[in-house]
Amino acid sequence: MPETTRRADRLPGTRYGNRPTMKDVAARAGVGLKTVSRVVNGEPGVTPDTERRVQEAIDALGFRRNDSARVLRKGRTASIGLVLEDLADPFYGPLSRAVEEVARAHGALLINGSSAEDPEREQELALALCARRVDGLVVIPAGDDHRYLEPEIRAGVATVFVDRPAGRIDADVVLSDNYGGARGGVAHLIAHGHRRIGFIGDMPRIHTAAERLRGYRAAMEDAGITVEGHWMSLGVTSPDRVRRAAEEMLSGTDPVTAIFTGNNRVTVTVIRVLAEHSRPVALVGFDDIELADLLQPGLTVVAQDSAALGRTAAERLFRQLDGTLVAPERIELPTRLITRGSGELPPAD
Amino acid sequence: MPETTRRADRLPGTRYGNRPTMKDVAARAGVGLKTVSRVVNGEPGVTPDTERRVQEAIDALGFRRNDSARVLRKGRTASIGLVLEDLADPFYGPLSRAVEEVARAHGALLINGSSAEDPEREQELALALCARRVDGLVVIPAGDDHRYLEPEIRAGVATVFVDRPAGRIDADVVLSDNYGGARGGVAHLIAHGHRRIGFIGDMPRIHTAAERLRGYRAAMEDAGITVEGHWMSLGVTSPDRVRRAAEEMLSGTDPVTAIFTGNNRVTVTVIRVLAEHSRPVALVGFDDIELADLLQPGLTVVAQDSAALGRTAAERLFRQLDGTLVAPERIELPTRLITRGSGELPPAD
DNA sequence: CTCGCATCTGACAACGTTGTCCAGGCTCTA
DNA sequence: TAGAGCCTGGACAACGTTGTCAGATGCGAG
Repeated sequence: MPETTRRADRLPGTRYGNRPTMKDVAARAGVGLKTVSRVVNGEPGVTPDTERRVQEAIDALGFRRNDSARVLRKGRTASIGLVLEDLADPFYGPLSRAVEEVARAHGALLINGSSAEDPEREQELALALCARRVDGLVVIPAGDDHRYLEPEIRAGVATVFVDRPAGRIDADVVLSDNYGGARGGVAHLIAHGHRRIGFIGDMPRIHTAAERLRGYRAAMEDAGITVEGHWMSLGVTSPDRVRRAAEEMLSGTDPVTAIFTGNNRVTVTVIRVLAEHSRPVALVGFDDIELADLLQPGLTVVAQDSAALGRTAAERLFRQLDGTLVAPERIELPTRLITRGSGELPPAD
Repeated sequence: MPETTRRADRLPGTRYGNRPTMKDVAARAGVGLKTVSRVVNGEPGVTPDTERRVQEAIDALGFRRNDSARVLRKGRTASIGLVLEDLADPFYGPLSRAVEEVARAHGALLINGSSAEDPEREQELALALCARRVDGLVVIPAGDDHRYLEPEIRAGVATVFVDRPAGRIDADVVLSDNYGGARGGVAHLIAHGHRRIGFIGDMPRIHTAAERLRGYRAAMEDAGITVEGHWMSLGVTSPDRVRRAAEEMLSGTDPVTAIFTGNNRVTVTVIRVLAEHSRPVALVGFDDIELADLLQPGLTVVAQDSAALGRTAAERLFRQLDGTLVAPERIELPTRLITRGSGELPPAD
C-alpha cells in the first residue's frame, strides 16, 4: 500500500504531530479522497453506506479537517481581526465581545490584538492579521496615519475603524458622539447653576479627547462663560498628575465648583480627590463606570455604548464583505446622560 | 510571458481580491520564485543587488506573504486559542490580555472565543480552533467533560486549563486557591465577631463555586459554628434571585450579621441590597471590583489575580510547546484578602 | 587557459484541501 | 435486450509557500 509508505517516510514527530489527513481516511475507508471531502463538507452525492464507512474511518483516526489547507484553497479564512488598545480596559471588553458575536453569527472567528496605544504596534498587528488573510479588520486606531492599510484594502480586506477616525485614508468609521456628549454633560452642569467648571482630559492629539474638549468649550460658550486657562488640564493621564491637576483647580482664588472629566480613568482619580475634599464639588464623567450608582453621591456620566460600537462596526464589516456596501461612511452613535447625583450638586461657593 | 497568462485565466474578482504572490514578485523582479522567498524570510545567500530588485518589486506590487500557505507548508501556525466564558466580564479582560502578552513574546497571535458558559459552545469553539491548527489552547472550562480534546492533545495541541479544572482528562491546570481564599475570607468575618454568616454563591456544579462553598463550610466548622440551611443560597445568579436570597437571610428570627458572596456579580447585587438595609451588615466578596475602595464602607474582598492566572497558563503552554514540560500539573495561585471596611464591621444584633 | 571550488540562483515537489471533469455502473424505457 | 440518462466515485490540478537539490556563475590557483 503506497499510502502507508508515504506517511512513514516522514520525519517522525514533525508537522502537527502527524495528524491524519483525508488521504488517510480515504485509504482506511477504501474510498477516494474526494469522497471523504464530500462527507466532511456535507456535500451531496454520497450513498448512505459509503458515508457511514467514511464517518467510521474519521472517528477511528480522530481526523479533523485542516482549515489552513482549506483556506489556501478557498481564499476565505472565515476570520476577522480586531486591533484594540487594551483588552484589560473595561471599555473594550464589551466591544470585543460584541464584535465576536457578530462574527460568530457569520461563522467567523475573531483574532484579537492589543496595540497598547502604540501606533507602531498597531501597524505591526494589523499587517500580521492581513498576512493571515483575515477577511476583515476592525481597528481602534492608536496612530493617526493608516495609509499603510491602503494596499490591503485595495486587495479586498474589509476594514472598519471604531472609536476614533482613520488617519489619512478614506474608510468606514463608527464613533460615539464625543462632541455632543461632552457638550451635553457640561451644559447639564451649567443648568444646575455652575459657571466655574473644570475640564480634565487626555492629550488632544487623541481624537476623542479633542472632541470632548471641543464639546466643553462649546457648552461654555453657549452659556457665555469665558473659560479660564487654569480650569483646563489636557494631556494628563497618570493618576498623580490628574490628582495634582484636580487639586489645583479646586484651590486658589477662583476655584471651580464642578469638574467634567474626559474619560473613565481620569474620572476615577477625580472621585478619589473629591472624596477627600471638604467642599462638595459637582462631577460629570465621560464613560460609564461599574457601580457608579453605589457611590456617594452616585456618579453622573455621559455614557457611550461600547457594545453598540462594536456591533455596528462588525455588522458594517460583514456588509462590506457581502458587497452590499459601497462608499465609506462615518457613523456617530449617540451618548446618553445618566444622572445619579454627582452632576446635580449645586455650586458651593 | 506565461505567468501573466496564468493569472489572467483566473475568474475575475475571486480569491483575496487577486493579491500578488511570490510568483508575481519573481516575474516582476526577473528572478526565481525561491529567491523571493529568501528575501521575504531574510535568508542568507542573496546578493544585495538582487535583494534590492526583489524588494522594489514587493513594494511596487504591495505583496504580503500569505501565511496560510506558509502554515500549510511549515506545520506551525504561530497562533494560540483562548476559550473563555465572556470577554465582557471584567475578570477575563486582564486574563486574556496577559495571555496575549505571553503569546506576543513568543511571536504568536491570539484567537479569542467566548463560550457564554455553554459546554456545547465551548467544545464547538475549541474544536474550531483545533481545525485552524492553533499550536496551543488555553481553555476556561464551561463544561465538565473534556475528553473530546483527547485526540487533539495526542496530535500535539498544547493545552492548559485555567480557572477551573479539566473534566475527565489529565491536563495542565492553573487555578486560584478558591477553597483557601473563601475559608480565609469567612474566617476574617468570624474573627470580627460574626457567627451567623450567610453564603451566596453560584451553582455548585461549577468547580470554583463548589470550592468556595467548601471554604465557607470549613471556616465555619473551624469555629465550631453549625451552619443553618437558610444561611446558604446556592445556584442563584440572576440579580433578582440574589436580591431575594439576600433579603431572606437578612430577615426572619435568625438573621445573618454578615454575608460572604461567592463571585463579583453576586457581590454587586448584595451591595445594592445592603445599601437599602437599615442595620449594618458585614460583607466580604470573592473577586475584587473596581472602585471597591470608594464605596461606603469600602468593600473587603478576597482578590484573585486574573492576569497572573493568564500569564502562568500561557507560559506553561509555551513550555509544553518547547518540549520542556512532561507531566501535567495542577498549579494553585494564592488569593489575597484586601480589607477596606465592609468586612470589618462588627455584628449588629 | 583550464580546472575546482564557493557562492548564488532556480526548478521542482510537497503541504492538505477543494473544484473540475470524466468513467463506470446502475436504472428505466423502448 | 440495447441504449439513454442519471448517479456515485475518483483522478488530477491548483491554491501559495518552503525545503531540497542541482545548475550556473564567477573567481583564483595551477
